[in-house]
Amino acid sequence: MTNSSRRRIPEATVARLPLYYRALMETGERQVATISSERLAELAGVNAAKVRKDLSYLGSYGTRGVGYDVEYLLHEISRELGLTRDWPVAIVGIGNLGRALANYRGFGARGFRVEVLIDADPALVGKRIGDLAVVSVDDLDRVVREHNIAIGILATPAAAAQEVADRLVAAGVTSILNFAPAVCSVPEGVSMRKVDLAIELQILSFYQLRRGSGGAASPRERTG
Amino acid sequence: MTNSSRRRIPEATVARLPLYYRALMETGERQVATISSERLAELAGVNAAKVRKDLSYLGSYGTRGVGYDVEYLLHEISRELGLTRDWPVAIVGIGNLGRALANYRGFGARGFRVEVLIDADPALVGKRIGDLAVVSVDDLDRVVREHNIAIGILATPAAAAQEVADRLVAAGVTSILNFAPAVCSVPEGVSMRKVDLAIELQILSFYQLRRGSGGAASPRERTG
DNA sequence: CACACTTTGAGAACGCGTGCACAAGCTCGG
DNA sequence: CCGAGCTTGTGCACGCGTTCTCAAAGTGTG
Repeated sequence: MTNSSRRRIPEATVARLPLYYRALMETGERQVATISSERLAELAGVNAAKVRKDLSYLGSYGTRGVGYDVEYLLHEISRELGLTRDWPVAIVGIGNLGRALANYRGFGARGFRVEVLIDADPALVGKRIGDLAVVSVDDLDRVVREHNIAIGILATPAAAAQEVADRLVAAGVTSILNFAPAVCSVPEGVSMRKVDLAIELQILSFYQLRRGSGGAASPRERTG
Repeated sequence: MTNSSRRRIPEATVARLPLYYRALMETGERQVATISSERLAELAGVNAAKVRKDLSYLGSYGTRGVGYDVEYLLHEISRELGLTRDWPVAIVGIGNLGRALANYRGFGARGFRVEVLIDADPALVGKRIGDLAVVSVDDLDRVVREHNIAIGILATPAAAAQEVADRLVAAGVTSILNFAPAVCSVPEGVSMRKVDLAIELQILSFYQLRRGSGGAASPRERTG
C-alpha cells in the first residue's frame, strides 16, 4: 500500500507533476541537495504557491525553513507518476507522425519503451523503423497482448481512429494517447488524452487575429 | 469592425471552436442545412449545454425550435478562428518531429501553409523536405520577415528552445507552438502553446497506475 | 388561431483551481 | 536557550467554467 491512495490529486496538479519532475532532474544533475518552492516554481514555469499546494497533495515532503530534498522529492514524484516502472508502448499508424514518434528519443528516458509498431498498409508491414518491424493491424490483438501493452499511441488517419481505439481497448489497452483529428470515445476505466496539432494552430490563430484587429491580451504564458 | 470584438470569449470556449468547426465541415459535406446543439455536441464530443453556451458567445446564430444553420455557423466560426485567411508558418528544428510536421497534410487544409523550414545543422541546410529547402538558423530573422511569418512552430531540442523563441519573437512572430520539452517564456503580447509528448504519457501513466493499484476513475473522456 | 412540440439562450448554482496571506515549524548565530 | 530569518503548509476568498433549468421563441397541425 503506497500513499498514492491517500489523497485525491487534482487533475491540474497531475498535469504539472511532470514539469516538476523534469525540473528536479535537471537540478539533480547539478548536485543540489535541497530546493525551495520558489526556485522549483521558476524552473517549472509556474508560481511558488502552486508548487507548494501541488506538492502538499503528495504529502509533506518539505522542511520549513529549508525546502524540499531534491532526491527524495524526485523519488516520490516518479513513484507517483509511475516512472519507476517500465511501460511498454504500442504505436498504431506509422505515417509521418507515427514514424517520428517511433524515433523520438524523449520517451525511452522516462520508462516508456516503444515495443510495437502497427499499421494497416501491407506495403509497410515488415519494414523496419529503428530496430522494430512494423506489424499488421490484423495482428493487433495478439501482439498487444503478447507485449502486455497498457498504453497505446494512436497516430492513424481520423477515419480509422475509433475502430483502432476499440481494438486497442479490446486487447487490454487502458490508456490511449490520441493524435488522430477525430472525436473518439472509450469506455469508462480507459483514459484517453488528445493531441491535435491543427487545433492548436487554430487556437493560436484566434488570438493572433484578435491581437491584430483589436489588441486583446495573449492567453498563455507571460514573461517569466 | 467585425463582431469579434463584441464579447470576450472564454479560453475554454476558444479551444472548443475548432471541434465545432471540424464537426460542421463533416456535416456540411453531407448537405445538411441545419443542426441542433444536441447533434453538434455529439459530433464534437461535448455536451449540448456547452455547445449552446459556447455558440452564444459568438452571437445568437441559432433559431429556436430549429437549430443552427450549418453554412452560416461554419462561416462565423471560421471567421472567428481566422481560418478565412492564410497563415504562413515556419518550422524551426527539422529533426524527427519537425520533418513529420513539415510533411503533415492536416495543416494546409485549414489555411496554415508551412513556408519556411529552419535548422541549425549545416548538414541539413539546403536539403529539401517536400518542396521546401531547409534554411540556416543564421538566416532566421531575414526569412521570417520576408515571408511575413506570424506563427512559428518550435521543434528544436530543449536546450535551444528559449533562444530560438527569442529570435522568432524578435523577427516578428507573435504566436508560437512549442514542442520542445522545456519551459520557455515569451513577452506579453505573444501567445505560446505547448505540446509535450512525454508529459502526456506521464499523465496517462499516473492514472494507469492508480487504476491498477486502487481503482480510481479515469480522468478524461467517457463513453460518448 | 390555438396548442403541442422543439430548440435556443441565458440566469443561477455549483465545483474546481488559483493565489493570497499567514501561522507553524525549522535552522542558525550568538 | 533565545530570537531572527526562512520556507513550508494550508485556510480562505475569488474567479472561471460547467451544468441545470426554464422562459422565450420558433415550427407545424388541425
